[in-house]
Amino acid sequence: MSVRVRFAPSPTGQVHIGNIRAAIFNWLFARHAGGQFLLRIEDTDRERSTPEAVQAVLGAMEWLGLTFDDVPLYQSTQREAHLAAAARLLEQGDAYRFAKGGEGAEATVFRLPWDAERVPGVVVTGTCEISVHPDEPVIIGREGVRYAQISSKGKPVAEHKCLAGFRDLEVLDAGESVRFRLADKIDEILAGRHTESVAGAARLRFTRRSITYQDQVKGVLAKPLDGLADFVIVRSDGHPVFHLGNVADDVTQGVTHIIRGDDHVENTYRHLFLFHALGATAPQYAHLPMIVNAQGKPYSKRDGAAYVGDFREKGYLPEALFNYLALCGWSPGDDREVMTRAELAAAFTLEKVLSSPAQVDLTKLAWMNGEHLRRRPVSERLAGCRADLVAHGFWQEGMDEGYLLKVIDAMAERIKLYTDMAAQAGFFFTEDYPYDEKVMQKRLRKPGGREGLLALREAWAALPVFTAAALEEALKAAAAAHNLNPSDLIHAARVAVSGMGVGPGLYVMLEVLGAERVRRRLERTLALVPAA
RNA sequence: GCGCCCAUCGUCUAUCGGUCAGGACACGUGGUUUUCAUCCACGUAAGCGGGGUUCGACUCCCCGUGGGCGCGCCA
Repeated sequence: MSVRVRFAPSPTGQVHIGNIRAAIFNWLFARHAGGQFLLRIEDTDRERSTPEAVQAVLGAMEWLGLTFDDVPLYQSTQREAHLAAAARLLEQGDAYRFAKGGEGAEATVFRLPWDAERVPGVVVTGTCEISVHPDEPVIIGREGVRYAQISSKGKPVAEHKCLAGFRDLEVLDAGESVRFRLADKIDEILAGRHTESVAGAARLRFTRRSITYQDQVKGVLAKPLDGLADFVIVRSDGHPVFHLGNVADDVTQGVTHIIRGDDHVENTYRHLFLFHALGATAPQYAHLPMIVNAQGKPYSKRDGAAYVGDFREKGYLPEALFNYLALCGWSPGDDREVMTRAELAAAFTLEKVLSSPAQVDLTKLAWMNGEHLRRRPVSERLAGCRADLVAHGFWQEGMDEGYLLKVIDAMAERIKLYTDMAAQAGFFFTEDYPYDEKVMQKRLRKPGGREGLLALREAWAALPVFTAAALEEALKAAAAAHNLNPSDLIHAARVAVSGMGVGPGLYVMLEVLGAERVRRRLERTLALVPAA
């Protein structure tokens, strides 16, 4: 069977990187297998779903190159199908109607099957006994078993679990005598015609059954049925609930593998029963570890950029974010790190997905962005750098493209983000560049500072060609003639023409600026450095 | 509280019982540039603790510790 996976976000706000990472893993898995990657918009939460949020999802996916197959399925269009599924479950006896508190409108509740053994993955794990608080009655009815656990302080703690969790249930009192045997009343209870209340119980004895499945990332996972409760699938106001819609849509979309965050593992046990009750084969599941912050807590807005849009705004490349996120919880198994989407897809397998959480390291992301930046075609780099210069007023339409290109070439090795351009190379484009006062103090506002600049002005004014090599030769000659250290002149020149203490190699920088700009800038700086 | 999951350098990771525990980011040192940076080379740095199993354990099992997730008529 050909692979079909899906990304199923609920459009309730911005797209979190944890979510988009799940989309990336699904995309990688699908592309690796030559299968289909589907998009489903789970927009049934009328209160919180917005068209803007849908656009945010679509925009983020397009930006990252997460191409999907087929048209997106909007879950809100499936309402009738969901209700039909609920009706079917009701008819089959896999669900019942129930009003909380016994009054008002009834919700539809899915019943974990009493004959659970017919569901693949359910196993009997043996006899189990649990202590219950004698002050609270044990109530056994169609909706399950209610009892009170005993807390460490001896207080009763209410529990409500599904009937299916308690096969062969016997309620015992402190004297070991059986006060109630489920087998005696099971038919009436299942039919909702009887509810048993047992006072003064001390223990519950029953045959424990567990639901198990093979998670493609975490291995065999299991959950005792007495840890599960029946759950609502259609609210009393008639709206289908997440569990129903999610599973029903996976059936209609023919999803073969569900790859999602491991905050969903508990849902998986429920969904396994739902798939079976709906007459479908359950898909394979793979649960991804979460991404966390430096404190090991779920990564959030407070940890810096958390939404796809934040990274885009800060100037990160989609290739870099994609690459970085793919490496959070997965590795190709060799030492490769900087990879293209195609390389990632070729190398991707669920086998290599880790099961432990990964911390986001923005520093490494920035490094990776620089690596990708350097691999982009010149035309794209030009556009990216120009955009940042435009945004900061350093560049306007009609200015010299050839000059821009030379600047970018000089800066290419040192910037990690396009958005570094304005701050690091803005001085190339304005004669009104600011001076870093600390650097001025260190390099120019000192004895001999002015003399150095004068020497440079004289040496460079006479140059027939304004090239890096000629500039270097002239600077060194001037240093020797004035009995100065060349490095003093180098630093003085840098701050004079750029206002900064850091930048590209000096001679290249000067050549790019050109004779006229350099001359003007020396004059401008000279005016600020009076004779001692 | 109960259930489930997780645990290798500061961080991302390799290792699928036998390795000097490898790579990358970051950091440090040195070299190149009589240049801040880049670049290059080198270096510091790890198997949570305790028990087993085994000739041998980072790797398998158990207990502990720490962390995460779940326990809605939210998704």
